[in-house]
Amino acid sequence: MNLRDLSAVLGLSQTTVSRALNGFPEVSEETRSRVKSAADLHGYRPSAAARRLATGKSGTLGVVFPRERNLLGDLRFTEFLSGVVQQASEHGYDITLAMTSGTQNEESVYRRTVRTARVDGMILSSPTIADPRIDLLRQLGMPFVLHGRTRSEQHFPFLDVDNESAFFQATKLLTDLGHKRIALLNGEKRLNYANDRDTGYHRALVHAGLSQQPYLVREGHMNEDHGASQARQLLADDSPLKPTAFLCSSISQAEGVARVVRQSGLRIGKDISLIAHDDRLQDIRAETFDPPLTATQSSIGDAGKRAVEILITHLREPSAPCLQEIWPIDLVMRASTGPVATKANN
Amino acid sequence: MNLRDLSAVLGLSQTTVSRALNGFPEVSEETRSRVKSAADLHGYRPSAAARRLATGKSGTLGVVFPRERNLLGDLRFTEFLSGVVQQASEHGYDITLAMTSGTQNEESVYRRTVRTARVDGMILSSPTIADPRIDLLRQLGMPFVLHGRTRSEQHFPFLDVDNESAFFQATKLLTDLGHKRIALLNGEKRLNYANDRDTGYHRALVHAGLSQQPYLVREGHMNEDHGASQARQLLADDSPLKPTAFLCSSISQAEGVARVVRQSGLRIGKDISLIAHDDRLQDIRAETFDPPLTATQSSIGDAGKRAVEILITHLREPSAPCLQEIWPIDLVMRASTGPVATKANN
DNA sequence: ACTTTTATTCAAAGCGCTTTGGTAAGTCTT
DNA sequence: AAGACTTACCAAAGCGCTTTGAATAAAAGT
Repeated sequence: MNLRDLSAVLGLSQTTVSRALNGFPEVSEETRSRVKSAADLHGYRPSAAARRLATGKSGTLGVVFPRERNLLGDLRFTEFLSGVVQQASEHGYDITLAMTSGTQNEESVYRRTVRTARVDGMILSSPTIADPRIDLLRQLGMPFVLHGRTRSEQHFPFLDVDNESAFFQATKLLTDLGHKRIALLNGEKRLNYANDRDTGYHRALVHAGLSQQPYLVREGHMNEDHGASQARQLLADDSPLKPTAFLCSSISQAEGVARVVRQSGLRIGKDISLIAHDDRLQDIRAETFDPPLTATQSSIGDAGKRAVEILITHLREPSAPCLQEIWPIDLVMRASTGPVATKANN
Repeated sequence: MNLRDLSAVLGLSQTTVSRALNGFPEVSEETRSRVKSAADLHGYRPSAAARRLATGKSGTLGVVFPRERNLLGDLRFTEFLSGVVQQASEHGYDITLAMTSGTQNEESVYRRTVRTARVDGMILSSPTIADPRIDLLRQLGMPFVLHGRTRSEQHFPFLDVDNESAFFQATKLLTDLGHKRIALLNGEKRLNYANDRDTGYHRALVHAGLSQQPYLVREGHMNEDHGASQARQLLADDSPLKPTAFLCSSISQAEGVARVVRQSGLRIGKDISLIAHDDRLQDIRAETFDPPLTATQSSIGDAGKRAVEILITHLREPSAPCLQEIWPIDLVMRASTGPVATKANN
């Protein structure tokens, strides 16, 4: 049952039926309701392919990710993606996943995807400080929304959280508690959010007059292993200046740190303070950490949902000013932080 | 640059250019190469939408998952999906993710997806014992491949691993080591693979003459929490018959078990034996478990890749007999299993 | 030399929708 | 009552591809 059949049944033209169904004003309400009921009586569904061809819109949003960094194995990314898919389906959009395969470079995948007009817009995440994809997509005329920011001027829609301020506050909380040697276990600093966190951390150290402290920043994959191995090094017996507090970019890292701390016979929240960034993942919760974890928190799933909305808004009115949002991050105090341990109360 | 433009440039008909590009035999080799070089000189890319409309094929495979079970938060599923995406892109197919949103039921999402012909085929995973989606899709005429099996007759393509045999062997390994009280921490038994594992486990117990043992099977979400909480109950001081071995459906569960075992002052591989199923996830490895974990192993990512191949084969020749594969599972012995502890060697 | 094959190429008809540029009737103006 | 709007509808032209059914030219068969 296609449009022609349906209009034949109704004794109307395809034009009128199409307009009735798509909510155009120049159709009488009586006709519209007649059309609508006939449509679902006969189970009419417009062909996506035909509509795409006619309108040039695909009703699909794309997410491209590189194979080497297997983002699908990363719970932060999948939680984001989950929000994206959910919200997109709410608005009648499909999500297609494309992977930059090993053989072809990332750029060619973007080019191909854009050329073949498979998607109306793209969702990018985890930008580097000066991400080349931005210029590429812009130059190709493909609308997009970025989850995160870049350094350069930004005349495009994006959504980010205020990482710098969050890590400033978290660090300040620790310095206020008297900590002087605070380790930062961060993600890779070429990624903008990691860089922002680093900046916030350093700003707080300067603010507390601690800028001359030993360099206690470690970057890497934000997983349990990284947390554990870095903590092991930093807390080693022969380590010159052991940190009294750890600031982690993910709860997974914090888990690694906690494991090592316990193995060393130290107590979290007493001997060692611990703060992590909490992306509100379903299975990795700051609240049920042992002890409950002080955290900077922001739902990455909600960010995924909002990113879709921003993109769709932009698609509907490309000339309107871009939506750009920076969300504040809450700092939630729990039991994993405490005043720096002194000999007296140790 | 579309087909018409390109053929105008070449002084050929659209027909010939189309055929040259698509590898039809009735085009001279000379013309074909002329066409091809002109095509990529001008950066010609066929419009996916037009091709879809003309052929009725979309070049897209669909994966639908329910929202309540957030499969995207499940590393086993995402690893599978990662294989799917990878292989699909290798074959020039896109993957679209659809989510059954809370408001509409799952069935209507399948119906809608099928009706609007957005995808050429679907990939289903984690079937229940008698999964209703199978009949629905079949009735709607939508080709699909199933990752897993169902109980009823199976005239459709599927790919599964031999869960029953794997858990039979794993259980037998434990009984051969003298274990009599073996706990099984399984997934939800309404899921077919969990059921198969249960069957294998029981068969091995019967085989060892242990069928009258206390009931030590626990189902639930296959995560660390579940492993820990069940182990805590089973190993509680007042527990009548503490197990001497645990068989887990996932390494995450095994991690939970290991944590509790250590807290109880027991040693894994000595006091308590531990085996888990290893899906070969990137970040959760049996080899680096402490101690290295005896495991039944099978790459769920490879399964994703193969599932795509099976589906594509089926799409190309729908009338050919369905590809149906059941992969054997390796049992890899490591240090987490040992003879049952007796008073003597304890 | 004349039909039959074979090898190439082409014109044109869709695929099912949206959208442009109407028409015809009814409703206001003045 | 003549023109100017409105309202409600329609015919037909695409969108860019694939595919059917011929046509043409060259090669082969008789």
